[in-house]
Amino acid sequence: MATIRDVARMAGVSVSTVSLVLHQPHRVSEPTTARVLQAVDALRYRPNGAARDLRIRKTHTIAVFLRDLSGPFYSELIAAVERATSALGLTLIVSGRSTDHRQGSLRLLREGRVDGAIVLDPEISWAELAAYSGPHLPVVVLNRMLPAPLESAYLTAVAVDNEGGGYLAGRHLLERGFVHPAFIAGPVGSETSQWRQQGFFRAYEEAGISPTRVAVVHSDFTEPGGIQAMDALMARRVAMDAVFAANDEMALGAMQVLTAPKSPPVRVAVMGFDDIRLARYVRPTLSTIHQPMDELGTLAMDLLARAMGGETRVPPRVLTTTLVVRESTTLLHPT
Amino acid sequence: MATIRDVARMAGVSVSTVSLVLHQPHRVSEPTTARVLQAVDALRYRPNGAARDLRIRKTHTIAVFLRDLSGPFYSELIAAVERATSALGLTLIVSGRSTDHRQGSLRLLREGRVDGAIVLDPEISWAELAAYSGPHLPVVVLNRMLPAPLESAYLTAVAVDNEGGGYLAGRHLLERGFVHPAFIAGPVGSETSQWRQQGFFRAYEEAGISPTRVAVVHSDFTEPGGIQAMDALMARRVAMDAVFAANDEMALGAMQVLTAPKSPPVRVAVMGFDDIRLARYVRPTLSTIHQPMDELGTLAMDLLARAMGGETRVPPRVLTTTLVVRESTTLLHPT
DNA sequence: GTCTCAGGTCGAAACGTTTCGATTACGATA
DNA sequence: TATCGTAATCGAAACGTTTCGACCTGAGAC
Repeated sequence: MATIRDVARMAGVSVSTVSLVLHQPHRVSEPTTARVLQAVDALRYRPNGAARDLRIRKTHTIAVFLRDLSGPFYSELIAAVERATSALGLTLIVSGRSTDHRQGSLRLLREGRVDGAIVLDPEISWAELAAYSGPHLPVVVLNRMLPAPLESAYLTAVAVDNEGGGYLAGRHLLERGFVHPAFIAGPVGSETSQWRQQGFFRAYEEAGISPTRVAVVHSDFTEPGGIQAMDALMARRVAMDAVFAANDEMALGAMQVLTAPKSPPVRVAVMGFDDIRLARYVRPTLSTIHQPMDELGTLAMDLLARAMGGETRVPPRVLTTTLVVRESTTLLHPT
Repeated sequence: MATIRDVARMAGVSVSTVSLVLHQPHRVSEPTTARVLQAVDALRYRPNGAARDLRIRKTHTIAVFLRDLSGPFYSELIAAVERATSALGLTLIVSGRSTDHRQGSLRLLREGRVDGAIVLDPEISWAELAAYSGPHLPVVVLNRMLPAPLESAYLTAVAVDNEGGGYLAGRHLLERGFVHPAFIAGPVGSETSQWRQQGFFRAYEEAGISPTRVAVVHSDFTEPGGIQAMDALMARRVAMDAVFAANDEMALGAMQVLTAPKSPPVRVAVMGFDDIRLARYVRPTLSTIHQPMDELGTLAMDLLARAMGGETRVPPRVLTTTLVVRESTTLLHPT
């Protein structure tokens, strides 16, 4: 690989002149510029990125941390982030964490390989994030609400109003006359799931129905998990006329067991959360709470860009959800 | 940020010793090691990635180039690549190409920011790839067949047997008695689509049915595109009893117009290609040709790793597809 | 008592840029 | 003619590592 020095030698100028030609063309005379450019061409010179990063102390790269790239929710979100990133001319590193776990993935932050990060992995703690973020390394957390008294000025968040979304779901089921709901929650510690549950319960409480009478079963946000959870509810012979799942994937699973030919002919409404693309295709189509994924991704990148531009204490943002009524809470599994 | 020099000063040793402690611990005495480690800890020292890359001339990073991260096919594929990558402890840069177009995306290769690349973008030409790949920068092309006489020793490919898949689709439709198929192709230049078409036609030719009698309409591999294509076929009043689309997304679109309430009650079988997740959920469920996406992704990363390890002329690989029969070629749209 | 040798440590060069301040040449100004 | 300003170019330092060869020290071999 040709270096800038080779170019300089070939063009008969100093290294600094070559660099000037490349970055501040107006500062060097016409003929010299021509000679240099010609040499660049002849030698196929390409500036070395690492060297520049080292000198400049900027990478123009951001990282996205996620648990797993698969799953429609995350993949739709990350697609939006990718679009925003490349629109800004930045490079995007995606880091799952199959093997490495903690150590390995935040390495990118530690080694200063990125100028900023977007965090989608729900298992990376706020403490860790606060520790790693800093004046030259802002972080925005996507899909989680920033705990109010968080001290770092370089950490912010964008999320959806999960509590409000849960409430919307509850109201809708109530309006349709479903008074014995069950709730399929996410993993026990999941903030997201807890907020959705809280909003959901609030709706029922307002209607005079005690949440303590709502059956709750925990699962893992996946479709097979939803199947298991629904099976468990059935096995417990819970009396219910509707089930609200903390995300669409689990709702899909639940619906599968409800519409399975062998299952008893109960009529149970199903409601999800996220509005992934699948929700429109499955039969019956799935009523759900819509998250503006595109906007979430774009906004996250937007906040990050501002923080990277030096702005400090960028305020977190909360987007609102909307109710999407489809067949699963209307027609009751017409198969 | 603390540098290695700060650590050295604090521990009262030379810079080189610190580096030794970090990388070849056995070469330095017990007590010194302890002092150094303690300083590392106290100063929160983290080695700077760019500096190391510069010195070492390795980045442990690979790039994936794609047209667009959205779309289930690519996102499933890239999820597999991501898993394989992080299992190997490498970092993954994904680069779509919204704005930059050519110039911008291959920048990663030019600037030596990656040690290897996987190319998913069908619009990057072989010539370009051959030009950029090299002894220290192997490239594997995913989802395209390597043209036989390609000269670069650092370029290889993994793809699925598209011709064979198309043939499978044709055979299946024939066995079911569909003798008037139409074909919804990809964009005019698409290699992939051409292979699938060729295999499909071969099956019909073998059965004594001339492909010239098969209606072909081009589209763009998207669902809306499929809708348009199907509309066009209907408008042309093509006599057909089956339609084979070059990918599942377009098949989904086609099926939508066929099952639309307002459409005339024709009975047309639909067959896709890819076996994306949606194919199992849509009603009627979509018969299709299965691509082993997971294996494709893993294998691509595998070949790349071998090439990065110095192996030259890694032979390209072709995986086989399998037929997946579902409702769309069996029951004919029972609403 | 000298010679070897190995273990432990160090200094300095190198990786390829960017950028700051200095130097030169030369026409314009007083 | 002496002075100044400006445009063009350059040299050298700095970014933070890794690594090679050299150096020192003390212990064991003869």
